[in-house]
Amino acid sequence: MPDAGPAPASGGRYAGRSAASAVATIASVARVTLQTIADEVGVSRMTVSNAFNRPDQLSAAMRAKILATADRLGYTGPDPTARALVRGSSGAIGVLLTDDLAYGFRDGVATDFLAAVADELGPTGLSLTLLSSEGRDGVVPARDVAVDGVLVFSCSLDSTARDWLVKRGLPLVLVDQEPDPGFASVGIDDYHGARLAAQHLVDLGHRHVGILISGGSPGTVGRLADPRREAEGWKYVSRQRLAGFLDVLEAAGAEAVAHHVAEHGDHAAAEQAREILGANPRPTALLCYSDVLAAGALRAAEDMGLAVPDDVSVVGFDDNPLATRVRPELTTVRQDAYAKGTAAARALTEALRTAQDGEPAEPVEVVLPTELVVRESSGPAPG
Amino acid sequence: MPDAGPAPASGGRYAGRSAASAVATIASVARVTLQTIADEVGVSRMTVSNAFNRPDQLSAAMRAKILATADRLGYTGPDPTARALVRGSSGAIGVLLTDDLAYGFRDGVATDFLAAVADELGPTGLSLTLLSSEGRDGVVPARDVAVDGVLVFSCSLDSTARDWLVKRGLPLVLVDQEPDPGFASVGIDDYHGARLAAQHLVDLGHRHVGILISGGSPGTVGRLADPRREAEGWKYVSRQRLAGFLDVLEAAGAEAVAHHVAEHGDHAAAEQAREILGANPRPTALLCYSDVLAAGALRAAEDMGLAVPDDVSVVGFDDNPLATRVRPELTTVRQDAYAKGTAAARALTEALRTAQDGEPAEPVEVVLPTELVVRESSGPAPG
DNA sequence: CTGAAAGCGCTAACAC
DNA sequence: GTGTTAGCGCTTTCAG
Repeated sequence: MPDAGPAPASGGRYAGRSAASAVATIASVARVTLQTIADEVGVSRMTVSNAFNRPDQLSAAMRAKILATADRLGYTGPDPTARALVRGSSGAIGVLLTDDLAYGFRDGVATDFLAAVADELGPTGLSLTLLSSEGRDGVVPARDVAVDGVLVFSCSLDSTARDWLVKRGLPLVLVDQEPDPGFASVGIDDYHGARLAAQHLVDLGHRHVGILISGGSPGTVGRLADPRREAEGWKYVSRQRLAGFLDVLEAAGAEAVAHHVAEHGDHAAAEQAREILGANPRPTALLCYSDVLAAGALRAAEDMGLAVPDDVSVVGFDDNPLATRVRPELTTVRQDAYAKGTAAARALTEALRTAQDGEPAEPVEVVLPTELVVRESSGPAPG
Repeated sequence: MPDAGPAPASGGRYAGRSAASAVATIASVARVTLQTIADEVGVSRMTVSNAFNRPDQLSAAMRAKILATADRLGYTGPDPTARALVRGSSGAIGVLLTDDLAYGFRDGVATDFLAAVADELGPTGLSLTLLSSEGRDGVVPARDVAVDGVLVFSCSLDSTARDWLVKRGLPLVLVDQEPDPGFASVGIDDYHGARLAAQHLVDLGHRHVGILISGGSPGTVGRLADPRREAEGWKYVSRQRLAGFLDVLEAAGAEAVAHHVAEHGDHAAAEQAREILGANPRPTALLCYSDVLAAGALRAAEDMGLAVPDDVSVVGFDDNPLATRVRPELTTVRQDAYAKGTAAARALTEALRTAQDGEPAEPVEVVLPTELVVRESSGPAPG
């Protein structure tokens, strides 16, 4: 009676379903669906659906009755997955990060960026799904998770994950990636910013500069024999920044010694910094790919008994919150990660809209400015 | 010919589908599905599915041919949504945050917690979906987004969002919430930690202490006439910490003046701190619900020309990374947000497993310890 | 205002 | 090995 009794209107098909369902969910209450409510109230499944999605399509009384029944039976409303299947959209947008998901919560630049994305997305009702670029256990998030569009934020060089996203034909926004005519892209003027940093050192009289960079092939560690050549396959941002450093240094006739840091962390950076600073003659300044690496350089200098900036100048990049937490405070190149996030989120919602409307629409290409911020870690070349 | 030609095996049903599909996706290429590949290769849809999911269920040659065709036609593999529907799981777990999603990227405690969750989830291949507790535009993430389980991390008092999750019957882990026998819960020993903080001040001779707290009803601002009573409807953590403060203070015969801060931010906290410190006689110490509020208190003291800790002591809670960034560094109660995240993620994956197996399994209840960390912001009561 | 039909794209089960 | 049957839970026509 609890199930079969009050459902005279349901066809054999649905009766069959109920039975199957009851068998399928052993030991648990048979799942409540639109049909359950429909059977109970004695209307069609469609009317129940309308009660939830189109209040104006049925009488207020009918709707109230349906909603009450739904509530009594513990029905929470249309199943998100089923709805997503038929509607063709999931209500979530993805952010493709590195294989280390937690990076998005640890790095100051990433959190600023993501906070902006979250702020921008909130009002739209879209949720944010973090995708790691490398899924184990056979599942590849970029291929197997339902999202309506993705912000490709930071991914490894050989980004299989990114390739999957492209193949899936999802609306994409490339953030800090090599611009691709097919997609919207948002980034900062890395090349110019790098030039500013290098020029700053040149202006201070430095003619022998060490460069600490990461973002190259995973295998690479230590001094680069021919930085320009080796950088060819690197991450876009790394290539841009390196090029900016080198162009200015070379034009000024300064000697540049570039070391590649295996992973983007202060620990690894300190190690390379020690190598660079151990040379004779010692470079008078260190130009770093990021503030994170610069923080490592600072530690190395301290360990070696070198005063910053008196013995050696250190310049970072990003103006990570970290930059003002270390001592001395870092001279760096400022980027507005929050603005980048806002722009990226907007570009994606825009892409989502045009994808839905079928309009082709030229993808935007945003390049945010960078700016030199002189603090305490840089000074005139010694001697 | 491109579609109808090489598909003699497909029944009328599928021919019909193709046509409908072609009409549906106006101006865009008809979507490639399992059926498209099946028609092209001349096998059944099921065989194609097996090629992707069960390599051992078909000949290597057949599989290779299918995969090649799929690749040629730009098929990326089974649609995540359709697969989720039929499998009953989406591959993503949710985190319910406040209505301000970005909070998860801004607050030090939240980022530590989430980083741990991300670290723990990575290897499982599950993705992380951030759910805001308040969705506008008619969509309620907690009700409308497909997830397999949720970490209820931080939600407003009247959490409708949380109620939806419960109704949906999703596996849940309550973090920093009032433990509920039906769900696993993870939290810290807030009450004990609060006692430690209060006792520290009592031991230093303070007998007139201001309390800065948040987490009560949104309307409440300013001094609380009867803190214990008013706190009855508050957030669990706030209630616990307040109780700890009060119990110790009262037992020591100290006078306590509690002010409620409208929102959890240093700005609002500074305002209340100014009020408390403007009283005559002035409290000799401030006990704060969090380091964020304590940072506000520090600013207020500075603005009023009061020296910390000489004129007034300030004690925080959480040992937020922020605690050592302010001057003077905060005496606080340390909690291990990362450990909390790890425990929560484990509890959820465990809950997911038992939910799937149908085993009832007693939900865990984890309470992590707290510890007093004495730094520079607390000292002997003046006078 | 309500309902019947037709599928969204896929997979578990079982038959051949 | 491969195909058939029978749906997962829902919404979009389009009739009444």
